[in-house]
Amino acid sequence: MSNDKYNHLEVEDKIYKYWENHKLFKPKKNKKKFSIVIPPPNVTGSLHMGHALNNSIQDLLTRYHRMNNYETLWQPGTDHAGIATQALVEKKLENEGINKNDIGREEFIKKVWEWKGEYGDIIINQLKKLGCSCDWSRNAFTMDENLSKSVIKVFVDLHKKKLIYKSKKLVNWDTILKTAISDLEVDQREVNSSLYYINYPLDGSNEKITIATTRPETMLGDTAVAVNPKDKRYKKLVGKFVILPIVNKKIKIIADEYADPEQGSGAVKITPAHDFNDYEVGLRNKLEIINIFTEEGKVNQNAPNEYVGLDRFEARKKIIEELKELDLFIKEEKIKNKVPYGDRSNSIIEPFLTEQWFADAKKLAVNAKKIVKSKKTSFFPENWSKTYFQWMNNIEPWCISRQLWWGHQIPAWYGPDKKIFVAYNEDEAHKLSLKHYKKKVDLIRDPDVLDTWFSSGLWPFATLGWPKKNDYLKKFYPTSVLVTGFDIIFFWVARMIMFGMEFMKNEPFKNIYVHALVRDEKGQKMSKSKGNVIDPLNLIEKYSADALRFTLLSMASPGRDVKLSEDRVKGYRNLLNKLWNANNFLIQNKCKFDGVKQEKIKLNINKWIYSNLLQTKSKVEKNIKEYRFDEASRVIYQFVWHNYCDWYLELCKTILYSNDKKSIDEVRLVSGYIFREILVLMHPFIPFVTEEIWLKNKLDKSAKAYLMHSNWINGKAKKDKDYANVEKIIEIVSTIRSFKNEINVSPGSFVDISLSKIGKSKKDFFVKNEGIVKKLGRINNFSNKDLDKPSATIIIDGDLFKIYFDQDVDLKTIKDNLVQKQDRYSKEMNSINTRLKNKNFVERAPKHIVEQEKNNYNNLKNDIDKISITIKNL
RNA sequence: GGGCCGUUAGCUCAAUAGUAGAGUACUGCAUUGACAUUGCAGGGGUAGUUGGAGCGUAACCAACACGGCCCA
Repeated sequence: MSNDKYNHLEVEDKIYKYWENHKLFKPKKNKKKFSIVIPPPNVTGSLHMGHALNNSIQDLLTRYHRMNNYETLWQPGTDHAGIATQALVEKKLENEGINKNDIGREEFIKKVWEWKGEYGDIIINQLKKLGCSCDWSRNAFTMDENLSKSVIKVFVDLHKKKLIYKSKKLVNWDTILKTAISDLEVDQREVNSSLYYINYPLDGSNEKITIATTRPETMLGDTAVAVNPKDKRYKKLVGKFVILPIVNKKIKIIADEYADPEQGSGAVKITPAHDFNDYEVGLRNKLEIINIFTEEGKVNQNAPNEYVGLDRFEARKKIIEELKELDLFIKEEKIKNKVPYGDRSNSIIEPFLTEQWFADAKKLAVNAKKIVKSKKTSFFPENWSKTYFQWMNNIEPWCISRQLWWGHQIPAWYGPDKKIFVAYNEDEAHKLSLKHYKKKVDLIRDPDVLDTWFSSGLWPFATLGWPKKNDYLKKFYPTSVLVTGFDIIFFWVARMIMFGMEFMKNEPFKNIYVHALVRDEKGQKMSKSKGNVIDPLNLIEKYSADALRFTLLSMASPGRDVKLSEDRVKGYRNLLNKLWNANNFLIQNKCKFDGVKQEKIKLNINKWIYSNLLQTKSKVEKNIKEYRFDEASRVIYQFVWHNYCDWYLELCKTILYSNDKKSIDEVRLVSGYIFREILVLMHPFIPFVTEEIWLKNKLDKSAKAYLMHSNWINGKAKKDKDYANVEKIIEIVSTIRSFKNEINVSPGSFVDISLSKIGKSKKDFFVKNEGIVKKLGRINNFSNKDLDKPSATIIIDGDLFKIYFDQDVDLKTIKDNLVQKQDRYSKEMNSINTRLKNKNFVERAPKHIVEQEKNNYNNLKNDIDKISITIKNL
């Protein structure tokens, strides 16, 4: 008698330390290799559900391969998250009364490193809570020295190949962060807004042309009005001029396809410096480009005096007022439109003309597309390759420079005449400049840093030591699989493939497993503003990391979002307890955990469970290889709980509590051994509890047999007669139980059964399995004669059994029951019959299907006949 | 506007085209010997709609409806 409960709070931290102390996460030499690089979490981040799912999957894969003769590396690390980290440290300093501009760049970066030293491991420690078995001795950071070297090398090399260049272009400008950002970091949000109709007076006439715009403030930078060349209304105006109101400047009316006759008035103002489409129109028509904003988004000196210094949105109000005064304002129409927001700052992005560094993504994409097309890199589920190709086919130049301090400073130096020297370091830049100028000159380094994703793009080979040639790189590149969410296919996956193909001439990973988003139980995206965020650490505290992992894995069905509910986690917490108590049971019954040879097993229940274990193992293995973690966990759950605990251990009890010494010994050997293999099988799913039991049972043999290095069981499942007999026992017992339930007989009561209607060979079965069937079926005696007691008849596997009760039973219930059953069977039989009568079916369906249907038909017919006899006899 | 995905039990989701399943919730019952974080049993389904191919469909094809996501 024990009230023993599994308490994860006492176990998980202790077990993790045990793994770390024994250095079990380091790759162990072996022929086959398996490697994963972690999608580096943002160093400022903390563990959310997406991480939990992502890393549960990676840990499952890592542990599975580590246990099965692969030299296995799970390469961990974090990225430096340029914008997020800089913003965070800036804010922290501000709270201390320090402005970053006062202390200067160098000092500021020092402060960031200090911050990183203090808080940068938070997310790493959270990953440890989850049980991640990364090789932490190799923990990497994108700002580390060796990774920085890789970044510089890649930049210099790509620049040499003209795949990186500097150019003045319209970019997405964040006016809060005061930096350019890539188009991927821009979020187009649909908002309520207004379309303003404004008249521009024609030059030298009383006529006016009406334009419509959502951003009237940009008119200060207008350099044309465009109409569609096919638009008859405006044909005669093309080539004429309008007087730009407020600015009082002459601008031309041009014809350009961009103007849509259906939209607004059909005429649009063109502001090349502040709209991507207008910029194109400007280039096509050689228009002047006038920037009217500062980098903070305030009106600059290019505008009339009274507007200078106004914020973009104040300027809008003032413009509208002034236009109204001038009687040029026509109307405001409420519309919905998409407005670009910066995903970090949440501010409205301003198209802004600046000089930036760009990577020629189009050229880099060529090989990156090929490798996926050739299936040397494959997506799971395959469908995601479509998303990948769609983006790759429409790829734009990638703006890689950021106006920040925290990050990899661009290795470019400028001479006095702005001549650019890209070099590995300052010395080399000087050498280059000496060659160019033929004398020593002062050089100024480009102050900008690179996009964080630029360094993350090198992750799969830079973390393995590239550009130095070394063992790890040779062994583990290309990596086996990348596990990631679909939301960063563009940001990260695509870029790793581009860089991998360019610098390693080889794909960075063979497979890409794309998992879903974790949502709340109503299917809503978790977000702080909605307040529906479930904190994984909370669930770990409450239910254990094992339970959380198992839940996430079991819900990771391909192509579906994970809708997480706490009840599921609770349910899988119960599984841990089940395992725990099964172990208690085994120990109380002196079961042994050593190996057993399948051939030596004599008892049918032992053969049965052994075969079931082998079947389970192959199914789980197959599902893991196909990235079907949901199926894998379902199969394991079913086996452990229902086959092993519910049936097998119950069957074992009939022997353990008997006097049959020989059988007891075998049950002790097999039950313990199977359990041991269950621990091995489940370890990648629920590492903590399995390890705890392993150690508690001293299965590590003083650390010579680590669970983490135990191979999964091998062998072929045998389904012989003994196996079938156990299945039959289960069927008989289940049928008796449900029958009692149907006719309202207490399930605890004992019955007698007459075997008088059963053939000889089948009687042998009962003789052989008498003990088990009697005990689990709650049967007093088998008899060969009819007894003088209340009775009822059941049919199992085509045989009639008469059951005798000590209490009176309700004949009517029994009869109704049988009639109902007869009805159901008849219907089924009829539907099979129509199928069998259909010539097309018999001729065209596969033979075994037809056979199967014939069999079903005969069985049903037999059962119905027997039921009829029974009803008659009642 | 282009693309992708989804619609199966109250809920969350599975299932090579061959008698629709699981977990959970619900109902009834049980319990001295691993476990109430338990056991046994039960009810619950016109598979979004319509059409088509096929011996046969929840699954294939088409259209529509509804929901979600990505890109412009």
